[in-house]
Parts: sequence; C-alpha cells; structure tokens
Amino acid sequence: MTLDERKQKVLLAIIKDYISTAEPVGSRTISKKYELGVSPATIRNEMSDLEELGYIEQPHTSAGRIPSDLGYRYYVDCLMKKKVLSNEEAESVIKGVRSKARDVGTVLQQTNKIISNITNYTSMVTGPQFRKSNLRHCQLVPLDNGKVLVVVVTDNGLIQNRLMDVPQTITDLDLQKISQVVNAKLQGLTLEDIKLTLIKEIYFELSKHKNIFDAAMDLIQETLNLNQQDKIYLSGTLNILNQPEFRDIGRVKTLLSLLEQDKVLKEILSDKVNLENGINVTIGGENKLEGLKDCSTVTATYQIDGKIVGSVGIIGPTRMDYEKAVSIMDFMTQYLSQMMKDFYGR
Amino acid sequence: MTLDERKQKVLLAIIKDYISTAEPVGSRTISKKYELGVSPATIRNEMSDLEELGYIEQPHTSAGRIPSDLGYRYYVDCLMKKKVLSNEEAESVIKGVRSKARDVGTVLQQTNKIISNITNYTSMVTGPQFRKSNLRHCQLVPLDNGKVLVVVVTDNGLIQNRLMDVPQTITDLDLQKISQVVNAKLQGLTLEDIKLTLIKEIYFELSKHKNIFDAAMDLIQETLNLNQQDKIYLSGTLNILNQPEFRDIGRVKTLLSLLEQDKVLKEILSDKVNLENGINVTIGGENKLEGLKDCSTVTATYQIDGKIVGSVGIIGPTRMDYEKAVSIMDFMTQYLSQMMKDFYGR
DNA sequence: GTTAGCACTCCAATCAGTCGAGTGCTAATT
DNA sequence: AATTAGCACTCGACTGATTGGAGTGCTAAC
Repeated sequence: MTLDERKQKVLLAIIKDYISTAEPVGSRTISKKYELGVSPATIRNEMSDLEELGYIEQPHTSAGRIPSDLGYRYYVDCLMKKKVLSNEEAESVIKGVRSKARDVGTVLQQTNKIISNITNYTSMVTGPQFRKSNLRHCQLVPLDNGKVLVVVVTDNGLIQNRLMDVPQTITDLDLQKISQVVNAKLQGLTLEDIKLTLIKEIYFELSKHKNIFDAAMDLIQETLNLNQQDKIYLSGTLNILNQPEFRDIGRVKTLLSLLEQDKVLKEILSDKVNLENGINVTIGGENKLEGLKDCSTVTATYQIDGKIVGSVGIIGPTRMDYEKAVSIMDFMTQYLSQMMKDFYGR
Repeated sequence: MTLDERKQKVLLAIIKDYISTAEPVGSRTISKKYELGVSPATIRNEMSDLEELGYIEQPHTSAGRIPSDLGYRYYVDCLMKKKVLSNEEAESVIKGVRSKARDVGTVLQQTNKIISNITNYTSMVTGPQFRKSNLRHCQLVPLDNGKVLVVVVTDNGLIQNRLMDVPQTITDLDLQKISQVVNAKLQGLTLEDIKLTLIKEIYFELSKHKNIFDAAMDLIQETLNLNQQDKIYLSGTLNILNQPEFRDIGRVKTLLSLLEQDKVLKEILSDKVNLENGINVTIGGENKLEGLKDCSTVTATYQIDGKIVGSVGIIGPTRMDYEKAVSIMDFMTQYLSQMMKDFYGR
C-alpha cells in the first residue's frame, strides 16, 4: 500500500514527534512545527484518513494521534532514511572497544555496552556460534594427590576444563597414553562423528582405564555441545526504567523477568535470522511473546568469512528511535565482523 | 536500655503486624489481634511512650505507628526468637543443591537461588576466598598451527587458561621442558614468593624461550591474583519489585543500579565480616550507603576448616522478616561450610 | 493504673466544576 | 475539487470542596 506524498509527510511528522515527545500529537502541532504549508484543518482530514487506513490511532477522543504498529512498520520500511554514523561517533566506538580487546568475550561485552549506552535501550549479543565445532585437543594433566585435570579445546577456541580424581594406581604415563590415543582417534571430529562410530574402538584400546576415559568423554561432549547454546551478553537492562512507558512497575517486572531468561533472548535473536539483509526490525505486536507486545526489537547478524555466526539485538519501547537503532546496528555488526576476522578468520 | 514487659509485647506486636501487612498499625488492631488483655486506650499510652523512646514513629497524625530503625534493632537484638528451619524445609534445600552439585560454582549459585526463592528477597554469595593461593601446576599444551594452550591450576581449585601463538621453531619437547622447569621451581609457591626471587633464576635457565615463559608467567600471576577479587553471585534481584515500598520507579532504579555494581555488593558482604557470631543484621540507616537507607541486609559467613572463607547476604526492605532471614542464613551457612568441606577440606 | 468517651486531625476517596487541547463537521473561500 | 475558517463538542487533567473513616490524645470516671 502506498500513500500519497502529503499523507506520508503527515505520518512521518506524527511518528517523529511522538518518538521524541512520547505525547499524542495533534494537528496544530504538526502544522506549526513541520513545514507542510497547510492549515491544521487540512492536516486533520489527512489524519482522519490515516486513522482509517490503520496507520495511526487515537488513545481517546480529543487527544492527538499516536502511530500504530502498522504506522511504525510503514515508517521503517518506506519513510525512514538510513543514517550513517558520524565519523566522531564511529571513532569513539572503535576506541572504546579496542582499548579492552583482549579476547572475544571482552570484545563482545564491550560492544554490547556501547550499544546500550548510545541507544539508551537494552542490548544483547551472542558469541560466535559455529554450526559444528571440532575437537582440537584433549589433554589429561596430572596434578598431585591423584587429581587429574582434563582440558578440552575446540577448533573455535573454546576451552573447558574439569578437575577429577583418579585412583593412585594410574601413572602419569598411563595418562599420557590415554591423551595420545584420544587425540589420535578423535582429533578434528565433530560430536556426531565421535558419537557414531569411534567410541567402541577406543574402549577396546583403553579398556584398562575405562572410568578416566569416560570422564574425559563426558567433558568433550559437554564442550562440543556448549557452542550451540552459547553465552548471551546482556547490557543496559535498567535503561528501560528511563522510558515513560515503563513507569508502571508491573510492566517493568514482566519485561525484566523475560530478559532474565536466556531462552527468551535466544528466541529474540534467532527469530528471523535468515533474512537477507541482516538488519531486522520487529515492532510491538509483531513479537511472538506476549510480554513484548509493547516493545520493539532490532536484530542483526555478524559474520566470519561471510558466514553468519552471531547476532546482536536491541530491545526498546515500540516508540523507539528506529533510525538511530538501525544505523548503530548496521555499524556495529560490520565492526564486529571485522573484529572477529582478527580472532578467527583465515 | 530495657523495656518493661508490656511495652515489649506492644512493640513486638507492632513490628510483627507491620512486617506482615506493610500498613501502619493502630491501637485497636493490636488490642484485638494480639491478646494483651488491655483496651486500645492503654495501648495508646504505651505507644506514646514507645514513640517518645524512639522505637516507633508516626507517618502523620491520625495514622498508626510503624517501627523505627531503632525499633527493629531492639527487635532483632532482644525480642526475636531464633527459629530453626523445619525438617521439611531443610530437606528440600539439601535436595535442591545436591541434585546439581557438580562444582563449587554451581553449589554457590544454587544455594543463592534457594535463598532468594525462600525469602523472596535478593541474595548474594561470594566464592571461597583464600588469603593467598599457591601454584599447583602449570602446563603448556601444544596444539596445532603453532598455538599453545597455557593452563594454570591453583591449590584451591581455580583453573585458568589462555591460548597463545608461538613461533613454529619451538618443538613440543621445548614446551615440555619449560613446563617442567616452571613446575619444578614454582610449584607450591604464592605470588609474592614467585615475584620476589625465583624469576631471574628461571630466566637464566630458559633464556632461549623467553617470550613463551613471559606469557606463562603473565597468566600465572593473573590467576593467583584473581582469587582475591572473586566472583559474586547474585540472585532474585527482581524480588524487590514485589515489595510495596518499591512501588516507586525511582527507588527501584537506584537500588537495582547499586546491585549491578560488584563493588557495592562486596562492600555489603565484607562490612562487618569480623563479628564473632557470623550472622549480622544491618538495619535501614545503619547502612553506610545512601541508597540502602530503606533497606536492611543480613550477612553471614561460611567456613572451611574453621576459617572464614566466604560470605552470604540478603538484601530486603527495612520491613524485612528478620526471623526468617536469620534462620535461613544460619542454616545455609552451616550447610555451605559442610559442602565446602567436601570440595576443599582436609 | 485502666478505660470509656469524645473532640480533633489527617488521609483517601469521591464528586462537581473548569480549562484546554484536540477533533469533526459545515459552510465559505480559492 | 481542494482548502480553510469557524464552531460545537468531547474528554482527560486538574482543582477544590466534601465526606468518611481510621486513628490519636486528652480528660474524667472507674
């Protein structure tokens, strides 16, 4: 559905004004603040039409209009201009991340923080997820007192370890041998591969040290699995308390409870991950979750070697500054892709 | 200061009633609900006295009375009976933790969760802190592509690791040798010991592999340091939203912002850690932090081999159910001490 | 020392009245 | 045919007055 030019202008004015003031906007305001060169009465007629078409609504008679979900949708899809971050802003972002960029975790966390600070909404990031990670190395490190440290490393750099007891009868040499066998047989394989065939083979070879081997396998499995349900970083949760639409404690509670659940965050981030462009906006009632009906989310993905490996998201009120949100997401995901290349790329 | 028996009863009644209803309590209520055998008028006189003494106060004329900080203090110190957890409750706690008790972190987290669930307040726990930890083991694990994994284990079970690049010219054997030397020289030592003397000695021995050794030392240092500024687990932050005294968004924000800062939590937990008994109650204005003036905290410590190594804390409104809070803290710290013995004790 | 009785205070809730912002309609204007 | 001025109308937000109830403090009687 396409609107004539003046209607577009009116809708745009309403949305912009409402986004910045959070108050219903009336015909007089528009004709004064935005230069359309027509009288309030004309605007009123246009508004009446726009309301009929479903793009705006009235909280009650004798109040101004506010955009409906559909109105926002039209705005995001057709009216909004893509803004690019100013050089200054970009600089400060880059500096903010670089200064602390030791490992992937910190970079993600830092990026996240910056997003929530700039936007004043809540933001979240998932770490790089690889479809299947391979076992890179497994090592049994003997400590004193019959304790053994099991270390598992995957090819995407995840490291997990666990302390375990072993009978004193097992020597360092035994451990070395186990390590060797495990590595020789399983290195480079995915979890599925490992599960499918090879275990029996090793069992045979290592039958003497069955329980140690079991423990090691346990950790390997856990580690290789862990990637898929990776950590989600969250930042700026309390920012929603600044939004006038969340002056009600009940709402705050509902939303904060949702944000506490990783499952929910994951759902938000992975919802429409397959879209071509990358940046995706979900407005108000478009959200599947009941508790997000008054919120909008902006999600995007970042890449390594052209493959999508993680996502970034913002949650704010439906009355969100979409222009800003989108432009920041755009910049940040590009930047993240860049940074990730340094860590993982070939 | 000691009060006559009837005044005590009246004060107790006011506090109990106020804790459970959050409404100022009047003389009539007391004479009806609590069996003191006297008329409202008499109660009024007593209340007037109690107010003069500073134990209760009136929000405004013609309202009932509410306990003052001093009143709560008297209650906690003199009037409150120590309750012991019922067998049922204790059972369910134990079950709740046991079922997931794989490592120390999970136990602490689980304990924490249970505390906040039972009390409906916010709770926090610090992990075991040892004054100085010793290096137990350091291992360089060669991976492919010239990557090396450095693993450091301390005697209290903390494990850290880091991936690093080394020139291809270094062989597995070199690495083994470095590991050996480092372990031989540094095992069992604290950070101070290591810093002071031995480094030069090793430098000499390993002069060929200076940069690898440097990296390893870096991680060792970091790991041995890490204990002191250990992780703090937090649970049930949103519970405060259930409290009527936090119906105001501004307050919620202040408090939640405080709880986001580890520094603040640490301060709360370590404030009076040296008291004999272990369980410590800080009421309203007794808190040093301005933002906690309307809150009370209950903190306690747990032990390993008789030494205090960590603390547990609850934060709630001043109108807190101190009896419940204290009894749960009592049980939980004992239980934690018990559990820790399994992990670390001799 | 205790209590009944009563005047008094103050909050909370309710209601009427007013104001102003904003609309929708109509008729006049361009 | 589109635009606009004018006007009646609606409705929420605010104001102020009124009322009811909970609770106190004081006094005098028991």
